[in-house]
Amino acid sequence: MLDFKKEIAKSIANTVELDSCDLYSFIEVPKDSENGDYAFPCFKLAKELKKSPMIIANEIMEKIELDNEIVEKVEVVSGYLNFFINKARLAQEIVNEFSENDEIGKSDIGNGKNIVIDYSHPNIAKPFHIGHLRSTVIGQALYNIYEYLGYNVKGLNYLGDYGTQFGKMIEGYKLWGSEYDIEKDPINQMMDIYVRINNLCKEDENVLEACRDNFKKLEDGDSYCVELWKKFRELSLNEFHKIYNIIGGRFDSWDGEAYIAPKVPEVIELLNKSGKLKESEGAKIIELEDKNMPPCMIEKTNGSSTYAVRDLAAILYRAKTYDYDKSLYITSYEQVLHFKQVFETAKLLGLDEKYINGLEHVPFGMILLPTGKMSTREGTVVKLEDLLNESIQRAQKIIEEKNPELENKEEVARKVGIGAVIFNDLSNNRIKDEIFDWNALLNFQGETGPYIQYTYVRTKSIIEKTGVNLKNVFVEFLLDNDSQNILKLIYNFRNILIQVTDKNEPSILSRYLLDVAKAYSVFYNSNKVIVDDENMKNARVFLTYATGKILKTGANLLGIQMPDKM
RNA sequence: GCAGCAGUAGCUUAGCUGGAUAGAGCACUCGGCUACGAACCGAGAGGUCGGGGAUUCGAAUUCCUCCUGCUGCACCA
Repeated sequence: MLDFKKEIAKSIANTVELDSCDLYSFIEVPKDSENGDYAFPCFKLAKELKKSPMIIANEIMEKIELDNEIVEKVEVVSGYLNFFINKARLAQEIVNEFSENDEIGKSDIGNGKNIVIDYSHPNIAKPFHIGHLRSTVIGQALYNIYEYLGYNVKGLNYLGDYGTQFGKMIEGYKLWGSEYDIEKDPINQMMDIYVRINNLCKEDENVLEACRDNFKKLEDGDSYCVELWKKFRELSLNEFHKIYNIIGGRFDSWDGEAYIAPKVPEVIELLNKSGKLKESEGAKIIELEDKNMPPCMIEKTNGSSTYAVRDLAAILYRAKTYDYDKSLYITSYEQVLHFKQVFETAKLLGLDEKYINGLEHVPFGMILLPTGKMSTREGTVVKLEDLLNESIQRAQKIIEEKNPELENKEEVARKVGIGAVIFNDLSNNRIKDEIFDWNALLNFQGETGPYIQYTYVRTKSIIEKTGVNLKNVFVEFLLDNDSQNILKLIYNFRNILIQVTDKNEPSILSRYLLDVAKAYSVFYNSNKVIVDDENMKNARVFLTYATGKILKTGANLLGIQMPDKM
């Protein structure tokens, strides 16, 4: 598509002695469309040219030559040059785009670069609760969007299937296993054991020591421990698959910490070679004092591995296996220091610089209960399955009220209910904490997933009546404000996707989809699409079609399914 | 104590590498379905952008400082 901003930058460059690339970055989009579609603030040149912004603006205004087909008007307003693009041209660009490409906004800008995304990573033997939702949903959205932009993406589910917690589980099972029927209700039974053993550990230091011992035995391949661990893992995975079938989650690898653990000795050897590995209080550490960080612990006093060293081993493994250009870790911000330490220590592994520079932690805020933090150990978690079921039920109720004749009610309720939950989690800046509130979460009005789905359904039902004819779109019927607002947004779609990957921030896309839905709803409310004038109708049907396409493509990229009716 | 992140309307929040009158949604008040779907649209009310300094033509945005909250800081992951 034509880059209007670039054309404007070029025209300005011809009037002043400046590079058009610099000028390009100065051009902005005014908040108020009264001030044009693009604006150039001349203040930026005042110092360099030693003239007042007003004079510069007038001088540029006098000299500038613009293709009327691209920019139809320029105005000087208090030091700004305001550019009004040719409305018909904008519409035509979009018509062409939609008639040439079916997958709108798709590109190969990623150039086949390898991206690995480590996300979701639930812990075995613990319930999949609403705290795991964000990592899963953010990771999945990024996966989809990177892929859409031509990157070669791998989703890694780095399962928490290792560590002292399993020593605890094993100890708990040893003590009370006969009281439980794990196969029957795996997650709840395992959680029960976990809570119980943790309480015992708090009371009795010897039990905690026994748990640590169990983990050491597990690492050393003790058959009893390994068998038990395998059982916990398998039962948990079955549960997780159920959840992923509902909310999505694309994984190319399920290699968890246990898979990585055997590769730890290689890391220790490399760190030894670097000469930086030190003994401290019986444990092995890397000092990071010069980086203003506490030390990175590599090996515990009893010789077992740490989370950090396993992450280092994973880096080594992923560099070799995936040859990544970028490696993203989607976790809560509780782990920022951990990853800073690990990434710093990774420099000692002798890897190519590319692999070090590609490491990036993508932190997000936590979901808190009104009473504070959720804790599996305390048993104060809201299980994701419960939340989803509640949401689906709520959707079902609303369908009964509003559209009782609807076919496939269950399927639609699933899409709407789950869409609401996913969208809610992706609609705000990821770093913000979220206080869990059933009512806020299950609200289906306003800035929500169902609003986007509803708007899509409206476009869909018009298209169903009229069909689309992409060949005969007369853009002169799309010059009004309501239509232009939509077209400008659609024009931005590709740019929005790029912004998402620049910042690893899916909410940019969520917010954008709200804008699109809103713009279309405004149009819809004051304009009839199906009118007698055949040409006007075709043009408006096109606008409707294009809006629907953007909404569906965008929502799908976020991992949200769209119903055709609701 | 040290470090990081956050503080925008009653609540939830947007605001791109500084730009023109700080945008939304929820809730509240009022208005709009004999027009293609009212899960919608419009209007109203609601703001010392945590406080104070600094930088400059110009700051919610950058810097400093203080306040508040959250998180992390060695054998959890």
